[in-house]
Amino acid sequence: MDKSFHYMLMAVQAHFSRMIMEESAKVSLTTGQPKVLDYLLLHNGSIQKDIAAGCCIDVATMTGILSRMEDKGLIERKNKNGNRRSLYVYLTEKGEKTAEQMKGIFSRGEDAAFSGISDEEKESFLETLYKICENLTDTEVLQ
Amino acid sequence: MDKSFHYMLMAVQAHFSRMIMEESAKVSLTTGQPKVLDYLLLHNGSIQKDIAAGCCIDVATMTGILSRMEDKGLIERKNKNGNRRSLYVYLTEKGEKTAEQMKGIFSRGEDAAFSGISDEEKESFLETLYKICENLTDTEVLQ
DNA sequence: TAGAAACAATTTGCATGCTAATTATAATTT
DNA sequence: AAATTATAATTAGCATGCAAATTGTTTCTA
Repeated sequence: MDKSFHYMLMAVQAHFSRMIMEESAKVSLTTGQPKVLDYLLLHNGSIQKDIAAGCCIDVATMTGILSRMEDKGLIERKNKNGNRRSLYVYLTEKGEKTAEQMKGIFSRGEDAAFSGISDEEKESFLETLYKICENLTDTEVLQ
Repeated sequence: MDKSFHYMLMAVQAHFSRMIMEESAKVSLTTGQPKVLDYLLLHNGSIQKDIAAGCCIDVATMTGILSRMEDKGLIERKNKNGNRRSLYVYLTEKGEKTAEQMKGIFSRGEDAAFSGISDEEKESFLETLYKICENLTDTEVLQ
């Protein structure tokens, strides 16, 4: 196996997200939806622009994901304070339940990824990952 | 920022691949093409199934990527030894030149990601990343 | 060796992902 | 206040990504 950073990043991301997709399909979620539920659990009532930034995808992509989630009754989109330009997004009860299920799925996926790796090693890995994250991130994009 | 593994993995992957896309667009490559060139530089003459596995994507996706790369003269697809089922893929001269350019782009991207991180820290990060890679990978998929 | 099974690639249909252009609304400027 | 500018969301067009079905070829097996 190629041990370069870019290759392993691609491989880990691909396999991890495939694992998450497989599990989330069992609770009737498509690829783009888990990250949105995860974000809304922490930031319920955000506008679409901020959800997109938090999920690291374009607002144009977010439109489609959210409209399918609204159709399925996972979220609601509302105007607020007479502002008709911004749309505030809220989890429904069903959406909150599904988001909680996703937390378990993410957690089990993480356990699988770090299987056989000590807490200390995991800890310092995550610290470096955080530094990389900051290096690659314009602070305003992820707020 | 959310410091969970799954969140940071998503963020790093998104920002890193966006950086690579931006640079590779300058040498007229689309999203899926850099990883194929990178793979072929190490495994020229592979069949499509193996390239797909090496790039961690489905063979069905590979079909389209390769056909666009063939149209642009980056690769050639040939039959071999009277076997009309498998297609062996080779870099053209143009493809090889572009692949070499991509190596530079990947390398500069990696430098940006690890900016301010010591060689020792980077080394142990990559070791853990490799373990995670193995944990998530069925050996036969990536050979 | 004929039929069955396996295999490599493609096609189809859908859901992301992007950029660029558009629409509608809000805020600023003059 | 009217015109300009900025902003949030959507739409359109393309390239991935997937799963499932199909096609053509090869291998196995009875």
